[in-house]
Amino acid sequence: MIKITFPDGAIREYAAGISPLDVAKSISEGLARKILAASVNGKVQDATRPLYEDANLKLLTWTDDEGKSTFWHSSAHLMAEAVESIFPGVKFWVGPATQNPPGFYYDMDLGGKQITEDDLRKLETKMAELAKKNEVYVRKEISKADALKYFSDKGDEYKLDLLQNLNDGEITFYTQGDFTDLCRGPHIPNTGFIKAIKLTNIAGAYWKGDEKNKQLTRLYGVTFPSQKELDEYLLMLEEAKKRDHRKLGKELGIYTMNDDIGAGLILWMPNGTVIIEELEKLAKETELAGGYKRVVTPHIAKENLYITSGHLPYYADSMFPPMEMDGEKYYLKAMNCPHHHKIFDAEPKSYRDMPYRLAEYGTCYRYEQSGELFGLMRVRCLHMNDAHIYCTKEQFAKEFKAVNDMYVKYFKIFGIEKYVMRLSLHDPEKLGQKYVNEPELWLETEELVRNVLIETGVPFVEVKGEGAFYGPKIDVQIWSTIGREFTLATNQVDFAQPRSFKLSFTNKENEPEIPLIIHRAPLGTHERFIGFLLEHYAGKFPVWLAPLQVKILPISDKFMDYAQTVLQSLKNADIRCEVDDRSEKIGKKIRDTEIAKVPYMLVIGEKEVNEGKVSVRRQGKGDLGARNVDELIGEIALEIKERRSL
RNA sequence: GCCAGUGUAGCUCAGUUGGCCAGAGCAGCUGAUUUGUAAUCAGCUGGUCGGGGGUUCGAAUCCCUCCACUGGCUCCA
Repeated sequence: MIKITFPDGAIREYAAGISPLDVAKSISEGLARKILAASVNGKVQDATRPLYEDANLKLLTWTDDEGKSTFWHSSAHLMAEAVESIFPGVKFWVGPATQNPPGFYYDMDLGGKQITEDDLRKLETKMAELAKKNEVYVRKEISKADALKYFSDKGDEYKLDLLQNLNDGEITFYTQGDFTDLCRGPHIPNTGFIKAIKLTNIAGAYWKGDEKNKQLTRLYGVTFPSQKELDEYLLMLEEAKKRDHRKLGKELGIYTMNDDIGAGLILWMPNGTVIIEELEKLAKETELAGGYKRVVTPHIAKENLYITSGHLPYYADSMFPPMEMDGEKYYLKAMNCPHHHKIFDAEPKSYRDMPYRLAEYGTCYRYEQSGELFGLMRVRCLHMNDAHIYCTKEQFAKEFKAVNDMYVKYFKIFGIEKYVMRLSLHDPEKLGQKYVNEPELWLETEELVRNVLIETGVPFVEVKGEGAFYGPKIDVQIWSTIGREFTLATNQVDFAQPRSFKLSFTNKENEPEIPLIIHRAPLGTHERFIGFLLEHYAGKFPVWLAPLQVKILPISDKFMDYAQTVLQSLKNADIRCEVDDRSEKIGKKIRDTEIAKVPYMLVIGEKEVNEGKVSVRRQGKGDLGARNVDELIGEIALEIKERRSL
């Protein structure tokens, strides 16, 4: 007999050799029908695999993340079985479950055959057919020699490659129906659990993620234990599309793009420009209070600048090609830092000048690959909320902390809650190649940065090998509404450029000393930040950011004079407002204004004129009743001044 | 850049076994209407069917090519 401990602490005894699935059956048949896998002493395995020793057992169902990923991974095998039946001779690479987007994919070599959308529909049908057969996923332990033989006979170089890193005792095959795959598992008990199938996408994917390698075909899909859940998922996708910044940006007249201008180059329309100006106002106020000085620098510079900065040798591909003039090469700037360094260096600095903080809404141009461009999130001309802080080693921690606090302050204003701070560190093996060869400085500053994060008290993850070439950094990661991850803001340490630009200040001992630099962009770029805000607010901007803050809706043009008086009072209070002077019915005016997501609507009819009031309607909230005009203006003005979120 | 898909009016879309001057709704304009909390009515304007080339008696529709966009891959200082 063995003792099984359940998550709630209950202990039951079973005969050795019982499977988690049988354990579930002993509790209830209903539960057993839902079991996808089992967590045994914290390790996920097949629910059908027998237990021979005492164990902590958690039965995994669809409501568990591990249950879902087992389900999806098994679905990948089911898809592979269907693919093999329709495309004999196909070779498979790997087929994992994915979190984002939910589902799975399988990478495969179709031997030059092309696969079409129609094929996806055929594969779905085939998968559904196979699923109905309740094919059991059979696990088999196999020796390396046998496994090697199996795949050499098959001529499958991909699985042979995977086997290279595996040894006897850790190799298992899984077979369901006619499909056998090298796989560590675990899998769901049988294919019958998979009730709803949607193959979503065909894509190319480089083998092992290296663009020098052959490109494999990747099929994406998602499956569910019921049709209802698939329908809900598809509905959710539809809803997400409605708050896609590309759709909202067009509908609300925020930005546009044009073939004659160029890919990835944003034309900010009047509504978008209002938002930009409000963001800049916020940044300028905040930076002034933080002791920053503002500067303005040109969009281009000569080649030598970027050789000094170290950017050109490594990143020439992502810069626009140079313009030649009088035998000199000029580049569009891809970053502002070198320009700021030259300002720092323009006058001798002493320790009394430090920290020296330069801020600019700098315009940068980056030649992003055409396939990478994405609405406002990934563009070729961007405006960074950039600043560089030149400081002494002693001042560094305090300055870095102040920057971090600024991030947190901003995120509070915008109500940004779903983000992750990512501490990006160097990879010691790549010192001197990808990273400046200063092992001690790396460790020292990484430690300082880590401490600042701990002190700020925000959640963060550490990633080795993601640092900038000149120092560690903190990135703020956010997700677009369709689930793509982006760096919204960044805060970087730089101990390379001060040296390459020979920057120095005179310290108290009258010796020249090299400063440290902090690069920071808490609001990222106009482009990405506004793209993010559009999705974050679903286009319903808080009043302080709304391009049009108040729309006055007279019920008929008899009340137009009064409407103009109210308009003038609002304008006097610096509130962005307009009168709807069309000869439309009030219902139509309200509808149009609601769709335009204008926060305040002031309805004016005979009653309001007589009482010297306006009827207030808040976007999305409906009629709020009549109000005294001056009082209301005072409230709106305060709401704007405080940059209130709701 | 690579794999796959898409491109018809300002917007959303219809129009493919190749065949009358390419359609609708919304938006816009004009007129009527003077309206009480999410669409008043009528008329009109608007398209080199992404660009270029080809096949054909004939192309939005078939083929080639370029461009842009979309979903991935790679990349993201």
